[in-house]
Amino acid sequence: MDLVMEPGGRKTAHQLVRDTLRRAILTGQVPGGERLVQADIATQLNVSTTPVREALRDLATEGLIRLDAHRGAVVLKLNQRELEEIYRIRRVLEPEIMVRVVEFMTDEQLAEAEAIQRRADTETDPAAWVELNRDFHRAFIKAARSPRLAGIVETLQDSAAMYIVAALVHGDHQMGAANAQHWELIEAVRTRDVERAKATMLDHIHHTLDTVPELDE
Amino acid sequence: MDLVMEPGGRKTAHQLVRDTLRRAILTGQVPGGERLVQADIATQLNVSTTPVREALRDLATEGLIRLDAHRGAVVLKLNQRELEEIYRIRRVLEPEIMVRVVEFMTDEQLAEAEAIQRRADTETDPAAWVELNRDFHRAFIKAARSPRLAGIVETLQDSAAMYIVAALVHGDHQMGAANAQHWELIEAVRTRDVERAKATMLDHIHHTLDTVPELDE
DNA sequence: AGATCATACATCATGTAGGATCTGGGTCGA
DNA sequence: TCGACCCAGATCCTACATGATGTATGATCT
Repeated sequence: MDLVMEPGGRKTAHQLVRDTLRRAILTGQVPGGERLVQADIATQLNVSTTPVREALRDLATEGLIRLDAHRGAVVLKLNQRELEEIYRIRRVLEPEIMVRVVEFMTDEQLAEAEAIQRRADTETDPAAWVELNRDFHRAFIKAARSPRLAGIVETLQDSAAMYIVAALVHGDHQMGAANAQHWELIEAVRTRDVERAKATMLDHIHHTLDTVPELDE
Repeated sequence: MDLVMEPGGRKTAHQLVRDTLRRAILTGQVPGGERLVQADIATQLNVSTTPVREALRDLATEGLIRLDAHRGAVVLKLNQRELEEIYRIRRVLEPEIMVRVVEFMTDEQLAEAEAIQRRADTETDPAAWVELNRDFHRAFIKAARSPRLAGIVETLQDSAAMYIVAALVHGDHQMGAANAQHWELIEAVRTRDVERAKATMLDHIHHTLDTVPELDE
């Protein structure tokens, strides 16, 4: 989803801010509802406010924060209804993705997904696991060769990720079940079984939504 | 209309730039492939470069332009494959939307959509018609009460709009057929006929894709 | 007195101007 | 022909100025 990337691995200031903030938000380091003050972030990361503003604008379009004119940025806190909306959309899009994954995913890409999942199997830290989970799904999505669809689903996943971390910390969500479903996905793709891949993904989505607790406002 | 509005109806500079540029791109006033130079836009709209940069960043996440670090912005020119990807996604999402439209759309909202369509019926200028077309679809999408889904579909529609304008100008796409289908949509919603609404929308999407010519690179 | 409205101020987002840095292309030399 | 260097043009960033918003304080009305 990175629109901007430089060859030498050098980042511009606003990329640094954007990536740092996104990671902080997705791992739950910055909780939902928290206010993001431009000047504070700027001094903390040793940059000026302008790149911070651009980074905030990016995160706003990604749906991670809310940005009101003259009023500043707030980290979004999803409620149950919004989480359900995200999963309602994913329920429609992800099977469509799996059709193409089964068709296009190369053995190398599959091996890469397996490698990620092997690390996820032994990971116990919730924040780290969520990142591996994100990487795993991205490996699949990338294989679908549908960049716009990929961008949409990745954005939805990120928005939900904030919620998942909270659920993991509260101990209500089981990483084990998700790991098992991931392996089933891998198996379905390896055998090029479209129906099984779609069904497994649907199951995975439903399961995740079901095990996430209703967080109070 | 929107209850949320800047006090005094005033827009911030970057909103002005964003809306102006978007309109210019969607109406084909700024053709695909064109380079957007920050300083030029700034002087043209009597603002500084900073709000221009923010506006460009917005349009980049919306998928209307490409923004490379240190290299500037270019208006995207879709090829046939990308257009088909957009319609592949819309084919899946829009029926889902219609289910909710039929369920939630109020009579006032329906009347508003009709008013827009009445104006579209007599519009002959392609660029103006495309804007009315956009407004019409937005009136429906808004009624689905699913803000994220709405944002996704609106973005997809905008990306495709550039293409549609080109098609209209080339005379290959018939506005009349689209107008007729719009009225059928209105009728389907008025009678709360979910299946007909979904089918009509699917038809509408396919028809649009079919009548858009293959543009060469 | 209690509530409502107006005013003043602190805080922070927004906009401007100008300098630092990068890119792409052209020139020179081998 | 090819590579290294250099320069123009544009992006990116900083520092400062401006402007909007929310809050606290005090005035006015019921």
